[in-house]
Amino acid sequence: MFAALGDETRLALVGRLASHGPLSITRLTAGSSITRQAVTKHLTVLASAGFVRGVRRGRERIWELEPEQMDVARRYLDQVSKRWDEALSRLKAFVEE
Amino acid sequence: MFAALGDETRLALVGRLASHGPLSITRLTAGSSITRQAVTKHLTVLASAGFVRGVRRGRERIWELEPEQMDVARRYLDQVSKRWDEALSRLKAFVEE
DNA sequence: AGGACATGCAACTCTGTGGTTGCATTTAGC
DNA sequence: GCTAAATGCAACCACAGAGTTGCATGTCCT
Repeated sequence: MFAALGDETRLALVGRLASHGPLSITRLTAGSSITRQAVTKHLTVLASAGFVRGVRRGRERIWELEPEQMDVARRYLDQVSKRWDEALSRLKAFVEE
Repeated sequence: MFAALGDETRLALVGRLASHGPLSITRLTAGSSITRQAVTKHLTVLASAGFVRGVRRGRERIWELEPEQMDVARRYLDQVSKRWDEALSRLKAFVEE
């Protein structure tokens, strides 16, 4: 999950999909400095992580965001900080006794 | 940021720090299958991303989580899904007109 | 049918980085 | 002071993956 978001190019793709809505591969490649093939690879990585979904429409493939998956990432970070708080209070109790 | 969390080993380190509280390098390395040096490298990566902080205490260095940085990550994901919602409503308005 | 557009597939290169090994440095404790 | 524990530093290796190139496939449109 975080590995999928950990690449600058992929993060930029997510950003463009977020602000412009569903786009085809060539539309996503236009303006970018890398090849269409590289964009395709990044999209498959994002798709296998569940962040993005591609639907074939005619001769082009439209890619759109799956915002539920970002909820999963958020929930994970919530869990970590919650466990951290618990660990700190346990530590505090241990030191004070 | 997400690149720092994108490595399995680093994510495991964050998890251990979250559940056990501050730990030294050797404590973090114990039980792991990799070398202390590798753990050190991962910790510096996490530190440069702001997720973790190391304090020298005597002859050992204690590493602890910085939960505020995970708030930053969460806020970023919030921003992305908010922009996605706006993009979708713009798209919907465009299609319906 | 046939050409142009949009994408898919496969092989290849090459840099980044996760991991190791070896040695040096600092500090606790007797 | 001296030894062992805990860490720091630097060089090195190996592989995953980001990116490219070339060609094949599919689809729209006249």
